[in-house]
Amino acid sequence: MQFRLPRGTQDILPEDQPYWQLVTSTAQEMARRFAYDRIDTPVFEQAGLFERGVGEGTDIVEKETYTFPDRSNEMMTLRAEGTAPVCRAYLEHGMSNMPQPVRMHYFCPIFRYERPQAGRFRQHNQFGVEAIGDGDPSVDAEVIDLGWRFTEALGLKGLTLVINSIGDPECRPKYLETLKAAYKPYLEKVCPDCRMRFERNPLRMLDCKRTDFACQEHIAAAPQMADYLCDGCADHFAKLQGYLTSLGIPFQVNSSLVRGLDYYTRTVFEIQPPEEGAQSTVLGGGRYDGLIEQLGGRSTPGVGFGSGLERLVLNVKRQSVDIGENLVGVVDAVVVSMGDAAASVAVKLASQLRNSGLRAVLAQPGRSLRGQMRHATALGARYTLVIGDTEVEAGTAQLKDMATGDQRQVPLEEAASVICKGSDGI
RNA sequence: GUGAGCGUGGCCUAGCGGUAAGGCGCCUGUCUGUGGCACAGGAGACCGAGGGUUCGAAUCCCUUCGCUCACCCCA
Repeated sequence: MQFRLPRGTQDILPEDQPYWQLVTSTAQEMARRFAYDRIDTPVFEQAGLFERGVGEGTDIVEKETYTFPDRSNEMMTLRAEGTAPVCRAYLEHGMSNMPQPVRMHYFCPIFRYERPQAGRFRQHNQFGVEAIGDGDPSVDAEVIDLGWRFTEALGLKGLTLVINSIGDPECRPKYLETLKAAYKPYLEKVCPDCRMRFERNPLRMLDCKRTDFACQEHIAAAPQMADYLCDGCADHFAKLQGYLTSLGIPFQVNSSLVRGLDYYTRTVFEIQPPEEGAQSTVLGGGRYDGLIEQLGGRSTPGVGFGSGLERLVLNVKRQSVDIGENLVGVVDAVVVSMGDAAASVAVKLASQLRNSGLRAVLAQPGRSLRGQMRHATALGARYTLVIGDTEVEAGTAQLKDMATGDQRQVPLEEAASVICKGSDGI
């Protein structure tokens, strides 16, 4: 084979489309109920947007972006993340003049140059929402509520909502200092990765899973962010938990929940499915009160999440969720013909059926009758319409119900309506 | 970027040193105007690629590419 799809990309084949349809239509319905209107942003942006927005020190920007100079040597980056572009659009279109917060949702492909593995791709699709312009914890709760109802509505069982507060620019630096101070004497005992994290991203040390070094005991003994939150952050987090409780959404507070993007402040959260597997997070997000300002706007709070559609599809399949009527490949009628005269009548009949809204296929006129009938069976046709010389003369077709084998002659112009009645099943 | 496993027709699988086998699927026929079953036949593979060992390699060795899984990190 000469051409293959690029590493980390995938074809979504017709047979998978019903699952995608379930996921996207459910997402759309949730966005509608919560009044999050749709926004689409370009597939690529000026490279600086992601550098400034996501953070230059993050893995995403440092080694995962698809960045290239265009023909006039401007650096462009394929969308590496959904939030920064939406914030850019918020600023660019003066949305601060709209009633706040501005609620938006999006469906878009995301590109990251990573080594692919189960549930991880170089191009994947996200459904995401953003509520920009309101810092109240009730908005955090609303966004989480939307995400929770969405995954729930997909029929997924055993989901876990994990939340945490990572503070703000006021209290986080102080906490990081104490955390590092606590680790400093023991750097030799901790794994090499944690030694790196100590410099690059200390919060990550709390998330280390290695047991072959002393990491775990230091995690247990480490100071907790919760104890260092400033009054504002502590109050925000407490209120959020109160709202979630009254919403009846079960959650776990996990102080080691850290996210890889620099812009998060205060609330961060993830929804995880029951299957273990390495890439388990199906939806993740948080608050980003500093992002808009970072992008050159006035200080504006925001919250949102992104959810990975292929991971959701994976879980829907794994849990054998009923995809209902979204079946592919059901054909209402196949038109079968014998002889040249019948062929042109058949071509016209198939067209008429389609114009009546039926899903109709014309069997290749050259094939044997037997072959055409087999083809109809293979396509799962509910009816066949057979036209031979006799039918051409009479202006009729033999209508056969493929399930029962019953067959009768119908005038050509009545064929569509007879099938429609039958297909309604009423 | 690091590590491990695997690469045989569209899909799945056998063969593991003597020049490719089976199943599914597709097409045709048995049934010159009727499918789902059965039977018969057909199309479709330079055995991922390159090099080496050998009289001879899909089978052994090396290299490379690709796929998969895991780490890092993320949806």
